[in-house]
Parts: sequence; structure tokens; C-alpha cells
Amino acid sequence: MLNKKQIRECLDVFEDMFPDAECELTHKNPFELLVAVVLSAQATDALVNKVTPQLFKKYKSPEDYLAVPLEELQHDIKSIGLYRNKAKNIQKLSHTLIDKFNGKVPSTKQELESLAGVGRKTANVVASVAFDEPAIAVDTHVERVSKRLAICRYKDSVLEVEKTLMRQLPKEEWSDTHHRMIFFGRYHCKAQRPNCEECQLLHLCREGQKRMRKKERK
DNA sequence: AACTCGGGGCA
DNA sequence: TGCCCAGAGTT
Repeated sequence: MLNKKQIRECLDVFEDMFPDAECELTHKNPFELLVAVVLSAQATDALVNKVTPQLFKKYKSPEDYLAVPLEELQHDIKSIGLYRNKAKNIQKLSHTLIDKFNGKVPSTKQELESLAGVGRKTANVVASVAFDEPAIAVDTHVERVSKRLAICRYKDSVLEVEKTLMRQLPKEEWSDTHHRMIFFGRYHCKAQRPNCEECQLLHLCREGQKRMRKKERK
């Protein structure tokens, strides 16, 4: 496990590589953000961003999503994967918003998680981006990067990764670090072919050094 | 813990 | 072609 000083070094490198890393969904209102994040499960941002402009033009409130037949909504989001379930979830979630939250998106993680199609990660993203609540959403990138760099233990569950990050990272940097780690994982420390050769963190990365040794032997 | 949903992107 | 993606729900 890395110590505080080593973790600080990681954060500085993240900032150096991706100073402007930001969630592309930030500018939207809480309801649009919620829908966009629910849609983005197992789909790339680019794909979601292609669909949302026209989608949000047509649907502006929970009522709007309930005003059309399920088939119509499914058709409107078809180019994103998993569209059947996602369309159902969005209608169910719209119903809950009207029913229990006065038509507004709730701000706490617990309330958000009670909505259809909203799990821990989505709840964390919405709470932190839309309502400035302290939260770190652990997705596949954050998990992989944290484990390779030994910011957490390799065997940690997703929940344990989240706890460790909240304990190790300064709260005021959670949001920025979160986005930078995602960029770092997506474009540099990739799942398949991490670019260890040009990595500024190789000297303190167990996984990277292991990979370089393996390459050496070939 | 393992499986399913799923179209699009990329090698 | 085959594999992966900023996941959630069910068993």
C-alpha cells in the first residue's frame, strides 16, 4: 500500500496529465444528469452524448417520460445498449420522483439509490456533481488504477476501494481526482495495454514493474 | 460470485 | 470476428 506522500505524487501526476478532466455531464440540471448517467451504464460517454441532445429536447420532466408508450421511449434511446431495461427504469424512476419526491431529484445518496436503475455508482455521481455532496464513484477505471498503483489492496471489494479512497484523499480533491483517475485509466493505464513505458508513476507502481519485467524476459 | 442485458467502437 | 465499455438487478 502506498503512503500519503506517494499518493500525493500520484495525484500530482494525474493533475499534470489531465488538468481539465471533467465530467461532460456537469452542465446539465439534476434531472437531465440523472437520466444521462442512468443511460451511460455500460456505454461510452460519446454514445450517450450523441443521443441526449434530442432526447432532452423531447423529454424535459418526469411527466414527459410517462406521457409516451414504453416502446416509443425504447426507440428513442435504441442506439445506446441495454435500451429495453433502461427505458423501463427511466419510466419507473420518473414515477417515483413524482410520487415520493415531489417531482424533483433527491440529493442524498440513499434516496438516489432507491430509484430504479440507480445503483451505488450512479448515486455517487449525481450526488457529487449535481449537489456537491462528498462522494467518490468507483467505476472500473478507478478500481483498476487504484489496484495497480496499490492505492488500495488488490483484493479489495468495490466498497472497500471506495472507503480507502475516501480515507486517503483530501475531501476537497475528491471530485477532480475522480475525473482524472477515469481519464488516466481510460487513455493511459488501460485495461488491455497500459502504457507503462511512458508512465511517470512506474517507479512506484507494482503492477507496472511486474509488467516491465515480464516484457524484459521476452 | 456469476450471469444477463446489448449496440457501438475498436483492433 | 472477438472483446470491451464511466452498471444494475436477479439468483
